[in-house]
Amino acid sequence: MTAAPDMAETFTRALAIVSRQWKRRLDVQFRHLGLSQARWGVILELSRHEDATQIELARVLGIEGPTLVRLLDGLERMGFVERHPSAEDRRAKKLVLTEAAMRILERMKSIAANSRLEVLEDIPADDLRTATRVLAQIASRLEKMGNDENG
Amino acid sequence: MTAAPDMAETFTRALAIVSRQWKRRLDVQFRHLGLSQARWGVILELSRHEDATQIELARVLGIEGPTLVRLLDGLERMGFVERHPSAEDRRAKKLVLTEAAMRILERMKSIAANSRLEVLEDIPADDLRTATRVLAQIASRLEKMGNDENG
DNA sequence: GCATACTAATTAGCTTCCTATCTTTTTGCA
DNA sequence: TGCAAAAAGATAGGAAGCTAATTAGTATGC
Repeated sequence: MTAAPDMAETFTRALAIVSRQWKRRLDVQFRHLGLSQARWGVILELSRHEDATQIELARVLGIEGPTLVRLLDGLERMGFVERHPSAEDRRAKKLVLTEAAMRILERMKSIAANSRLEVLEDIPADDLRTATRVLAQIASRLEKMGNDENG
Repeated sequence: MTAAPDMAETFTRALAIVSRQWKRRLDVQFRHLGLSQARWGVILELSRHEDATQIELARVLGIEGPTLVRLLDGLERMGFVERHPSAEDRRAKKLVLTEAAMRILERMKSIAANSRLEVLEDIPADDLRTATRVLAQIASRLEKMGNDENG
């Protein structure tokens, strides 16, 4: 009956598949450093928000507290991150990158940048801008809806 | 130095966050039926490809065989799916939806459609079309790269 | 000033994704 | 024809996400 494709459904399916496949590819590309896409994200954001607490970092990453706890456990074991007690609030921990992490930060950045480049190179800049704007709009809508808590 | 934002990085971050948050929202919306976003996807595609084998269905869904095995285990336990031996190939199973699944299929479809509607309603149709095209391009590029196996 | 409510981090346990490996069956080719 | 390679499904085990509940500390309100 409907020859017209349901754009919204096509969009959501493509979204799910692309995000899974890309994550998978990044996991492979970070593997030789003993890292993964998720752990790399933690290190990157920590390099931009030195001394953040776990809650703050989780918020930036868009993940929940307990998810970050496990990622940090792994990174701490690998010697890339340390949890220091906070002076102002004894419940909280200040997160810091170690020297070891700093040393390989640039290498990690270039792996991530290369991955983006090779996957996105054929996408026209205008289209990418539009797609990014659409995703940002959806993200803020989902966040608002999540806070309103009626879904 | 670069006042211009790195569009590629912004895109990939938004992609990851949106797909996670949306999945989470759908999981909530399907919960009262005892389902999840992942299980719903299996039922939907199965309704479109009756008698598919597991490998065929996994390919359509963009997931790996073992992931589908567990999803089917759950759906079979719930009485929504049955695995029938294939006449042509004794290794393979033909998947079929049960009457119970058929009965709530329309309800599930409308939950999914409503979810898309409420999240996407403010997005201009043209932008959504562009974003969908971009995602489809990326998906096919990732698939090609995955097959070439060098990355 | 103390009880109550909130907040930071953790733990426990579930789901959904993955890879690697195994078993059974089919296919292909020498 | 028969044997090696490939393919379908399952199993085992790990990673990364989630919620719910626990513990410890901070803030609030009467």
